[in-house]
Amino acid sequence: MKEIFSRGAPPAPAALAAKVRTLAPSMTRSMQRVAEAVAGDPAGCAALTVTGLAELTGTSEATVVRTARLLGYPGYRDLRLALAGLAAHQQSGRAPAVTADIAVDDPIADVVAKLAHDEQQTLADTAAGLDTVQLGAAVTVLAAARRVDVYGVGASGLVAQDLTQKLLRIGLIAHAHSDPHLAVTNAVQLRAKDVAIAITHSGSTGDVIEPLRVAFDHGATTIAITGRPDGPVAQYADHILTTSTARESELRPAAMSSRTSQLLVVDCLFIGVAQRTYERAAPALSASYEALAHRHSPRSAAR
Amino acid sequence: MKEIFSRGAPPAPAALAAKVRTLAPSMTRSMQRVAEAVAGDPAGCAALTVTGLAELTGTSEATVVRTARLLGYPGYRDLRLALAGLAAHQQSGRAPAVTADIAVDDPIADVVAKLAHDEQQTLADTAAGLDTVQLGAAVTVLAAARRVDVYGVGASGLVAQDLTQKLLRIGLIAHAHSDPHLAVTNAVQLRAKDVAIAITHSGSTGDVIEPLRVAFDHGATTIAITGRPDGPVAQYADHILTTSTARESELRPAAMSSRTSQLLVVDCLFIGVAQRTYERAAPALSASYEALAHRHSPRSAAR
DNA sequence: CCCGGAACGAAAATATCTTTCATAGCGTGA
DNA sequence: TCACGCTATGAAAGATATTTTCGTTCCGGG
Repeated sequence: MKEIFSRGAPPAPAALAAKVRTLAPSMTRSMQRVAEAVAGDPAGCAALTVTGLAELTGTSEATVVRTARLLGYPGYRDLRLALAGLAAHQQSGRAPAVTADIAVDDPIADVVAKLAHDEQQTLADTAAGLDTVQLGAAVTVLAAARRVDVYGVGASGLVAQDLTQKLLRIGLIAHAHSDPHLAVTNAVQLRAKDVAIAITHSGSTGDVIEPLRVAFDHGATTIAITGRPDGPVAQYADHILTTSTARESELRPAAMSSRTSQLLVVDCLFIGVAQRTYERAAPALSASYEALAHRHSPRSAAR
Repeated sequence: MKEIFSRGAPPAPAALAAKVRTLAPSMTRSMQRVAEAVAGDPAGCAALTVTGLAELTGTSEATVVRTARLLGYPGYRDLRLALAGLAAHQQSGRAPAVTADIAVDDPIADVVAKLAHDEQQTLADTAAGLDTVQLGAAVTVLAAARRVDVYGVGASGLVAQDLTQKLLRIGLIAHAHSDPHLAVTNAVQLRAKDVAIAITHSGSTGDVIEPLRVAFDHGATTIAITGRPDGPVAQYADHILTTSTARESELRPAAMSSRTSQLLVVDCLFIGVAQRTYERAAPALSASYEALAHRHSPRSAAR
C-alpha cells in the first residue's frame, strides 16, 4: 500500500513557517525535527541534499521525504526548490523582532506592542495559508445558499455569531448555534442548497462536529473553518478553510490568536459573498446602515 | 582531460540576464540556446530537469551542464536552485496594489490580501494610538474589581462577550449585556469597586451610554472603549481607551475594522489584568484549559 | 582531399531522490 | 502486567536525475 500523506494543500508560496506550525501537530517526532530545521533555516536547508538534511536532523531520507510530502510538495526536490525561492525572498526583506513571548513583568506598553505584532503575524500567516480555491468554492455555495447554519462553541461561538451577523446584513438567512443540542435539531432540517459551517480551532470539538455531520448526512454543503485541516472535522467538510496556529504562551492561550485568524477568514467569506451577490447585497447593506443611524444620539459626538 | 569552463565568477545572486549577455560571445551555438531559454523564462526552466531543458532547447544534457558551469555554477542543480530563487523574487515584485479599496470585481486572492493588509494596518494604528497610561489605569481598576459589567450592542456586543469570556477565565466576575434594559437594570446594582465597560465604535450609541451613565452615577468606575474619545460616551467614562478608525468602503463597513481594533484593546486589557493577578489567573487559566480538553474527541486528529 | 581541433551528444558513471520493507517502539485494552 | 496491534522509522533496494566520459561530427585551413 502506498503511503499518502499529502493534504490537498498546494505547493505553498511563502509563509512556510506558518504551514509548519499548522501541520506540526499531525507530524511524528522525527518529522517535526525536519520541519523545524526547514522552518528555522530555509536557506541552509536548500543547500542540502536529502541525505544531508537527514543527517543534520538525525533522521533518515525517508522521513525527510515524508515531511516534504506532508508540507504539500510532491517530493523533497520540490520542497528544496521552494526553499531556495523563500531564501532569496527573505534575504531581501529584513527582520528585527518583537518576537519575544509576553512575560508576567512586561510593562504595559510592551504588551501592546507584542500583542499587536503577534496578531499582525497571525493575519499574515492566515492570508498566506488560505487556499483561495477552497475559499472561492465556499463563497460560491454560500452565495447560492437557501439557508446557512453556523456552529461554534466557546470563543469560536463569537466568531460564528460575527459571521451570522454579517451574512444577515446582506440578505442571507443565517443562524449561529452554540447550543449543541439545538444545533443538531436544526441541522436535521438542512438539505441540498443549504450550507452548514463549523468553526473549531482544534478541529476536534465534538459539539461542533456532530451538527456538521448531521448536516452533511442530510445533503447540505458543509464548510469547516479550522486550524487542523487534518482533524476529525475534516471528514464531514466539503470545503476546508485553514486558519493559522500562532505559537501560544502561558499568558496568551491559543484561543486568542485563533480568533484573529478565524475572523479574517470570516471577513473574506463575507466580502466574497457580498461581491457575488452585489445586486442584492449593496441595498441590504445600506438599508441596515440607515436603520442603525437612528440608534445614535442625534447630536452625535463632536463632529 | 576535464572540461573547465568556469570563469572565476561566483554563483551570481540575481541579474542573470546580464550575465548571459556578457558571456554570450564566449558561448557556442547550443549553449547560447540554453542560456537564452534560461534568461527568458527562469521560472519555467526551474521546473525542468536537465533532460527536460536539453530537449526544450534541442540540445543534450552535457551542453546544459556546460552552460551552467559557464554561468558560474558548480552544476545544473545549483543553477536550478538559483533560478527558483530568482523566480520567487520577480513574482513578489508585482503585488496586487494592496492599498487600494476592495472592488466588486476583485479576484478572491486580492480580497484576502487586501483584507489582511487592512487589518494589519488597523492593528498598527490602534497600538500606536492607545494611551498606555489610560490602559494601565483601566487594568488596575479591573484587577481590583469586585464585579465587571460590559455593555455592547451589535458587532460591539460580540467584543463585549469576548472580553467577558476572557475575564471569567481568570477568575473575575464579569457579565456582558447587549440588552439595554437588562443592562440598565444591572447597572443599578453597581457601586464603588465595581467596573462598567462600554464598547461603542461611534461613541454615541445610546443603548450603551445609558447603562454606563447609570453605573457612573452609582459610583462604579467606568471605562469606555470607543473610536470617538470626544463622543457622548466620554462624559461618563473615568478611563477612555481609543480604538482606531480605518477608512471604510462600500463593501467594507466601519464595523468590520472597528472590531479588529476593539479586540486588540480587549486583549491588552486581558493580558494586563492576567499579569496583575498572576497568582490567581495562572491556575484559573490552566483549570479552564483542562476542563475543555475533555470536550475534544480523544483520538484527536491524525498521527 | 586530408588533418586538427572544437562542438556536441549518446551513453556510462555517479549522485540524488523515492519507495519498499522489516523492525523497533508505543499506546491500548484485556 | 503483558500481549496485541498499529505507527513510526530507517536501511536498503529501486528509480531518476545529474555529471562525466568518450566517440563522432562538423569546419576551416593546408
